[in-house]
Amino acid sequence: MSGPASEPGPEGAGPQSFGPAQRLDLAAYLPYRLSILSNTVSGAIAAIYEARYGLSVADWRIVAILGMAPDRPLTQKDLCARTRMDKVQVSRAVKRLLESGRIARETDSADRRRAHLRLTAQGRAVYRDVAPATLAWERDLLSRLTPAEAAVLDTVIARLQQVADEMAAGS
Amino acid sequence: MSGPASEPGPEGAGPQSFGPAQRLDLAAYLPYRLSILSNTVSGAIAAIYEARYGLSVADWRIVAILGMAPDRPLTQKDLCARTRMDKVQVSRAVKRLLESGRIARETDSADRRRAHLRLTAQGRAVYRDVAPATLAWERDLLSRLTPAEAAVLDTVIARLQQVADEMAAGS
DNA sequence: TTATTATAGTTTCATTTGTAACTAAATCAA
DNA sequence: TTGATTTAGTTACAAATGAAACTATAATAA
Repeated sequence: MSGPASEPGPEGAGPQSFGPAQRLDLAAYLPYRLSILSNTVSGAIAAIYEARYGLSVADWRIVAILGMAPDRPLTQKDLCARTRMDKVQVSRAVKRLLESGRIARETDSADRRRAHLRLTAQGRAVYRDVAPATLAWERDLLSRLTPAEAAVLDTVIARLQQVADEMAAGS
Repeated sequence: MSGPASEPGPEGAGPQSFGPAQRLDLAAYLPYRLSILSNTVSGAIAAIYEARYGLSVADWRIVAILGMAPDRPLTQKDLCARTRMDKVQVSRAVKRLLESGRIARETDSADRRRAHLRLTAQGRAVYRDVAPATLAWERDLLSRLTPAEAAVLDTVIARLQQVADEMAAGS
């Protein structure tokens, strides 16, 4: 085994050195960096709605989706699709939001398994406060990038997601 | 809905090209997209070491860090700093890895609160199998981007992380 | 009709996780 | 020295989570 790797330690036939192709530097590794970045950003945003209204990430996603189109009630299944959360997460977030009076539920008369959810006046007030704050945070973040950086960010994230989805699907 | 932002702002679509600034569209919202992307990528990678060795994300991070510099044993505190996990997460991962024989622990003779951790032969075997597989996945992902996309990715992630850290610190 | 299967959403239970309290060892202040 | 404080790491307990089982309703097939 040859390569630029440094000498083994002092312990005789000590621990292996790994060739360049196998060298994993976590700090430079894309999945790890994405995870740290996502956690940093999500944490900063979450601080806004957690501190002000005691909402979890899941709760806020539901409010955000319902707030986007306030005149069109959605079922929990709709919310699953739009938030990429599973039905149990959605069920629990909906329960919390019903209990705290931020959303209202009305059973579908044509199919009584389903129910339509919408923001209450209270829920809309939360949305009107939090949505601009989170958008302002995002704008602030993006404004600190150079124009060139900001310009490619959208494209690169979209491409990475597309490619990662393909690879996850086994392509 | 593929139409561009309705409010391009005074500078046109340049620095503000990342989605509409006035209304919250979760699907265009950077923190949400980062979260989905990170989960997709991490999930694909995790499938490799979970399926082969039953390792959790935390477990693998420990193995990856120890495998990077196999000749230099690290304390749990070192691992906290390098993995950005807290001491409880590290303690639990270390416990699992000790039980499964992937790492060994030796108390520091000069400071008996501390202990030095290193991969065992078994742990190194895991590292030598998984590290190349995860790097291959990363290379595969990056190879599907255009050269221009791949070129800016590193810079943009680093900048975003830097800026998000500044903002989280209250700057 | 009645039996079968599918769908929307909930509940249960075991596991995981986060926070805080804790132990043990080292350091500091007097 | 001795008592207080800090540090490395663990443990205990409550809350969050995920997977599977479950309820209720609707759709389909015989």
